Amino acid sequence: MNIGQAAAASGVSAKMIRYYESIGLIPRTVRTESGYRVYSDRDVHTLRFIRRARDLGFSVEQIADLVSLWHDRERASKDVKTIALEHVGVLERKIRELQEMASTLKHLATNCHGDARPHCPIIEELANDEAVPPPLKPDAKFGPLGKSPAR
Amino acid sequence: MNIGQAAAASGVSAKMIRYYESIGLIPRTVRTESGYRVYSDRDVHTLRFIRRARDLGFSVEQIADLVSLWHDRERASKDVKTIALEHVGVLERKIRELQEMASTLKHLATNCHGDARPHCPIIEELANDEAVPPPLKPDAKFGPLGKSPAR
DNA sequence: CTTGACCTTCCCATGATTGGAAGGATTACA
DNA sequence: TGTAATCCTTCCAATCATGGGAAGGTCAAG
Repeated sequence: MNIGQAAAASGVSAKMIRYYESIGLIPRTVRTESGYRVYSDRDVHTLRFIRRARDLGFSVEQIADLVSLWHDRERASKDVKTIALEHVGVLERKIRELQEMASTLKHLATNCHGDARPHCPIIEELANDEAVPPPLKPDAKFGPLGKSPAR
Repeated sequence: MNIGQAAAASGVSAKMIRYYESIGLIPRTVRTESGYRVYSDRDVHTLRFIRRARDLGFSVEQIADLVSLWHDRERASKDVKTIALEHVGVLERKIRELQEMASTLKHLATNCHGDARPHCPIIEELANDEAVPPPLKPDAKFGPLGKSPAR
């Protein structure tokens, strides 16, 4: 089967299949004489695995780990669970961040008349100089305080 | 004040200040003889505005709109509110997406022993070929039924 | 044999941000 | 005054996962 058919069958675009191959997430496939990539049902199965992991928001790096655990019959389920829970942690942190943004905005919007007049608490809050921006750099070289990702 | 001081005072990195200038979000500043950018308290105020909007997850494009509404004394608060609520919609959609991922994963992880044995519902679900990947592209332009998908 | 749909590789763009190199300017201190 | 440290400048690259598109080769049906 050609790459287009593998793409349709797996839900992973041809572009991404080539990309995954280029970064070593999936092995190089057999080629026809003329250079076309050839895929087996087994390959499609792997691509579907990847697709599902991607849909769950795993990074390519994590997916690589998951695929290798998948193929490892001696794996410890603990290793899989660890990756999954770590990812859950990241997801929940992000969710909380977004929820905070949304609730702040909703609160501001509630107090905004939303009419033709210029008075607007949303703009006012953005322009409010009281809000103290946290220091840009934690002033590096401090002991191991645990990096705060993002921003 | 130099860019570094403006950065410290506003919470926007010098890198980003230059970037915002390059894309026209903020106007080009005055320069010293030797080419150093010079910032006023007013500029810092604008940067703080931007910083706060960014913290609320607005895109640079939206921030540009907000800044221009900010400076427009004739603005209709409706216009600001529209941008804010639109953004809330995006945030909430993303939150729901992430929550779905997290809850699926948590459910799977709950059923995973997380021990040294290989049996793992997480991997099994990822490998589950029943889950149907939604079609990649709506597959436009095909006449009534193109080639047989060789499946 | 032509047509059109497929495939190949290669480069570019996204968004917001950081990192770094090369080199000039300013400041601090001995 | 010399010099080192710390700023500043511009420019280029990388991130992450993905899509767009060009230029050109291949394949199957008509």
